[in-house]
Amino acid sequence: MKIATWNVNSIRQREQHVQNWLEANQPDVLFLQEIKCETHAFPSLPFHSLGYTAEAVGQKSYNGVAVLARKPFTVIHRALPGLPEDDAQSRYIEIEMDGITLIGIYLPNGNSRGDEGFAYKMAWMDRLADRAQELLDADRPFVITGDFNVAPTDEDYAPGALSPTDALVRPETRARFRRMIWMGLTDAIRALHPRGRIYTFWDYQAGAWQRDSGLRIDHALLSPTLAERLIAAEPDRNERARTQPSDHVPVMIELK
DNA sequence: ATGCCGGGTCCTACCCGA
Repeated sequence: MKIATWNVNSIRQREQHVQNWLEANQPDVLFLQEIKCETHAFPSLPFHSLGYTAEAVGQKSYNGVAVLARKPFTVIHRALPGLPEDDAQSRYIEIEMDGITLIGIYLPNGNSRGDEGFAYKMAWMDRLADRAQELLDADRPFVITGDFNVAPTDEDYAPGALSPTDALVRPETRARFRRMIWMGLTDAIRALHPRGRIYTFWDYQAGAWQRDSGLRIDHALLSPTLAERLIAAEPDRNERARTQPSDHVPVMIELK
């Protein structure tokens, strides 16, 4: 089973990139982030013609997530459980497919809107860990994948690519990511590639791609029984070199 | 040195991203 995630930075700008990538890589499931369109405006048709069913959770201008899958699935949640009812940000989708719970997330960045923006990120991470604990307690096999906006250790970003006070690397952010590791989840990329520079994002500015000044912020966390089935986990750097690319590349994991 | 790119939208200057 191949499960992929990709922050596309506008699906309307990247529709053809996604089609090409699906054809070349044949994932069973692809989660998308930053679709930047309302739910009804998501372009499902081109993906349907490739054999994928789409479900989008969108909003105007910002954020937005979606899932494309080529097997039948059930949508379980269209928002992160436990957030206030009036939270309008589209950042979470949870489905069940083949007996597995699959969660796609676009975790808040936390750098804008000052203390309030960072507090929102912290609350969001707390609720995500709560949801993971619920699924562990229920003995559900699950994957949480997407744009976490967390570089878990100093090895996960190029020297100088971020300030030490950036919301992606602040101690409070990393502590909440570690909470999910300590509860028993496996960081799929690091499980198979414990050391070294592995990035999933390069800024559009200052020649970040050319200098390989990247970040590893797109992740897949696996519940214990799925971690035992992990056989591959790789970002696809090739996508960053294409014309008009997203600033993130796809990350795909494979379970036997 | 956060706003150099690149997306969005109240269409054009401004918000957001990481």
